[in-house]
Amino acid sequence: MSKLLDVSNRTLERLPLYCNLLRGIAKTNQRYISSTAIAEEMNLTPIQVRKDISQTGISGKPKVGYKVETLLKHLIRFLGWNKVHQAIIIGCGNLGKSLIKYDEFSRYGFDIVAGFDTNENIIGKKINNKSIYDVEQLDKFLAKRDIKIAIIAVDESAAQTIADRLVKNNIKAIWNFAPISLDLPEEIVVQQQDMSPCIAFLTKKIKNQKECIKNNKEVK
Amino acid sequence: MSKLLDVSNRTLERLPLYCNLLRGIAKTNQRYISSTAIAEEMNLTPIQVRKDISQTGISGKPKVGYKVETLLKHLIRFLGWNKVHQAIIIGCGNLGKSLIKYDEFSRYGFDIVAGFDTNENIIGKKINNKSIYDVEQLDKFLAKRDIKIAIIAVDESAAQTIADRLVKNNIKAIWNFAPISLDLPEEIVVQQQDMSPCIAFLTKKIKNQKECIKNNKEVK
DNA sequence: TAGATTGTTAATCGATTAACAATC
DNA sequence: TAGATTGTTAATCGATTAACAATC
Repeated sequence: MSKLLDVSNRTLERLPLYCNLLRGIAKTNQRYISSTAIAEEMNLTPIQVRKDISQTGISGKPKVGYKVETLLKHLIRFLGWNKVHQAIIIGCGNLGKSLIKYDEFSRYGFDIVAGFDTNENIIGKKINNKSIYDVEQLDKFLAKRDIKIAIIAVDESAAQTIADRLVKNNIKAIWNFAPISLDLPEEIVVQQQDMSPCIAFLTKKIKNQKECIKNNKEVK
Repeated sequence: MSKLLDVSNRTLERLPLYCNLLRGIAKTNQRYISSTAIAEEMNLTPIQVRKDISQTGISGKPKVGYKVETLLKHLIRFLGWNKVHQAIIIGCGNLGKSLIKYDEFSRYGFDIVAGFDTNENIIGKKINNKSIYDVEQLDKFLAKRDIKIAIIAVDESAAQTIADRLVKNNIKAIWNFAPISLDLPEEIVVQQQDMSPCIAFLTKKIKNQKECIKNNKEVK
């Protein structure tokens, strides 16, 4: 029986970023990398890198570091990216369409197999070779397959209703792009994809810089 | 001289989410809201909500709560969203195009004024009424205007080069959609927009659930 | 062997939560 | 006035960093 390794949330956030870096390193012919080198590339401390990696249950070699290919494969397996996770997407407007078109999801063991919408102009069409169905067919579609992940890319006014319906149809994880906090049973995994915190960082920091300059001038 | 209020990073992340909620509440005719009500909607504790809000320098009324409209306006001003921040975007492919088309940025005091690309098929065209220029014209364009924010939506192989060039041209904040960690002077504000941590959460939690079920069966 | 790097245990730091006084 | 809610100070929790022993 394999032991269930688990890591802290902050570590889990960083693991994919290590993967990104390692993928790049693997392309050069460098075979080993030290925690110091990883840390430098990613603006972290070497200790944090070692701790993160050791939490996933793999060891490096003192003096040598980590074998790039082994570490990358290990992290990918740890994250579950070695298996394909089929997902559906609800809402195929501007945002939804661009997600359906995004081909790099395969890197993350992620595959959007179908889209759903209410807009008759796109129902029945294909985007990036994925069929777009009427939302009415959602329940029927899910009943036939073992799909655990859904992406919500509908308007915020429709998001909660759709989410409830997804859960009723056995969806276990939701990636929500609508700027609204969903109210769902605790066992459902929800990831909120909201751009506003990012924008807040940018605008607030810019504002601080400006005020800093202004205040200095006034002090003089 | 106005005092420069600053908040912790985690608080800064949550402030936009309060705005999202308050915008919705403001549309109903509810005039006051308590920290308890906000907390419930957002799955936070009331204490955290009060602490976050008080850090921004506004007070509620005991027994009554916060005046919805006042609080919303205050947070918007605090984040700098009452002023328009002009931004440019480099890379107008699948992702870049969808950002240029995204009209809700105005909520966040954010305005993409122009796009840049190397693809001759789109240079000179307009997307959502914004002109797309040749990257060659980037330096000239920025020299003429007071633009502080840039969005990088180019391939990861080109991201660092573009970032260096933006900084040389007086850009102070970068929103990076390329899955690579940029190496830039410390005073430049960088926000990494990476979907992989979100996907990692979903895939890892799903994997844990599956292994949990499997282990239980084996134990029996 | 000497030097470099890993991995773990303990100390520190920052953020969240609890307790409670202040106030309408 | 009594009750409800805010806002602050202190305690707790979780994550990061430091110190150092283990190892190739």
